[in-house]
Amino acid sequence: MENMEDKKTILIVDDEKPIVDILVYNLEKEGYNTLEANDGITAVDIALDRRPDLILLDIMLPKMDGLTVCKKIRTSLNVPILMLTAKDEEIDKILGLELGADDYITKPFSVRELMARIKANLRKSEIKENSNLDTTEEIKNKKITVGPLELDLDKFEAKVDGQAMDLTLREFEVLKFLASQAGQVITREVLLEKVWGYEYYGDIRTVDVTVRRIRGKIEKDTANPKILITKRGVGYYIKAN
Amino acid sequence: MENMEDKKTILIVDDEKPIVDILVYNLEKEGYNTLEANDGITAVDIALDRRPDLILLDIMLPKMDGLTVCKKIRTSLNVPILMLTAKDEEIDKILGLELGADDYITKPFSVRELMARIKANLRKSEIKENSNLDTTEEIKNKKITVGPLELDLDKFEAKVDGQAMDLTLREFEVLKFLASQAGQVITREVLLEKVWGYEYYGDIRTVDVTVRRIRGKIEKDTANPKILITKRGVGYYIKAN
DNA sequence: TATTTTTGTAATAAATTTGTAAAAAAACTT
DNA sequence: AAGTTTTTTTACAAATTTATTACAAAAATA
Repeated sequence: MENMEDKKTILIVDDEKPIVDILVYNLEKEGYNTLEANDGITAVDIALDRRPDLILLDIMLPKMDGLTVCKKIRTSLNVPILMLTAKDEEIDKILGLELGADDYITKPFSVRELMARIKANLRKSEIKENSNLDTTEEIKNKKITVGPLELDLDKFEAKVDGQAMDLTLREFEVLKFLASQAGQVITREVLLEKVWGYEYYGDIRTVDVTVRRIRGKIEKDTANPKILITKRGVGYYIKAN
Repeated sequence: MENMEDKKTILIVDDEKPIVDILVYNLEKEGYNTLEANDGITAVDIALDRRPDLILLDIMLPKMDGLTVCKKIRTSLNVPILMLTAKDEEIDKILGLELGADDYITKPFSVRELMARIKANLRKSEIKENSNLDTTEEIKNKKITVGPLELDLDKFEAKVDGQAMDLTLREFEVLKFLASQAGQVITREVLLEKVWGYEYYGDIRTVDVTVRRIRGKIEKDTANPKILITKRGVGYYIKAN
């Protein structure tokens, strides 16, 4: 349906085929997409080209070692990198240079632990992206007010004439997007792209239904909307006061 | 609000340029200010002059070794010092010399691990400062009150409508974090990071279960919570009155 | 060390949200 | 006015998210 839970993509960089296979098998079982690279140069190429959500990177690699790969990727991408190091002895060899990685795990590792680490690292990078949810920022208490409509972006709450309405997340986001450019007519296409996301390929009428649901909550008379208005043949807009 | 978000400043003392670069990159990404020193003497100068909130100190340094730097700084500053050591053997030196480093970490280390240590040490020094204040001043008996909910942060006790509830530590901390920003929806990710900690690898649904347990204690009807509310698709929040 | 308590995990049930399709209504066109 | 297009409305099914429960592991306490 919707929220394709846009499957996260993980790039596996390792030259040992059996290990890659195990990783691919387990990651896909967990619902991730996977990409593979068998040497360092390919790894950098794929990383830059495909922009994976996380990279599993072995240190010992042909053509370009993992540390260099790590640094190269780091200069242009902010993706979490999880280093795979072979044995404790090898760590000493590489001594001190391993820093660019977000996390590392030594071989042999349990699949279970690796999955846990991957999840944790993905979570972390998500938090950073959605920094409007991150309470460490002091961007708190953001509000959008248009006429009788007031959106509290922290509480995900909408008020009409001071009265709080209980909107779902999807409804709230549509309303927020419209309200952020009140007065401006927004096409369904744009709404789909901005709220539902780029890779959404559902019916465009979905927007209508969502608008209907929002109206049912914020308008006194849904047949005569005063806040969220239809511009026939174009789209919808919030009436600026 | 307590989260003044005055950025913490971290002094990095290391003579290996690439390592410093990676550290700077990652620390700033995490929202810290950074200062750099490439040798021991400069390190002491900068430390005394700029008063950083934490110092990352490599042991092997030109001009004045890390151990001496540490002692020098310690004589006049109470800043947390996190030592970076190359090999395991050197740890003995640090511990043996008892020169007042707060923590040490051996190379190679993951960014994740380093950040966790830095955060932990900053927290500790903050607690120390606060508890100083608390005993010298009379600011004790800190409380958070939101509607019918009252949290006594000294006693780790929660009251609902005046009646004391017996919460476990974990439960209390979740409730405290939520209550400290009542009305604001907090994601599970943020809760995991703030309450469980930076290096926690567990399942995100753990939050749900903990919330369930809290509800079982503070809500009259867990199926219709009035205090700790779910914002579906986002997270949880404490209803501000 | 034994016992109790807390905490995390996993599996299942329940609740809610969301998308789709189809029919009805409204707004334009000719 | 009849036909066409677009939007609104409704109902339903599917998908997703959350709640609940039981159990096991870990931690704290006696």
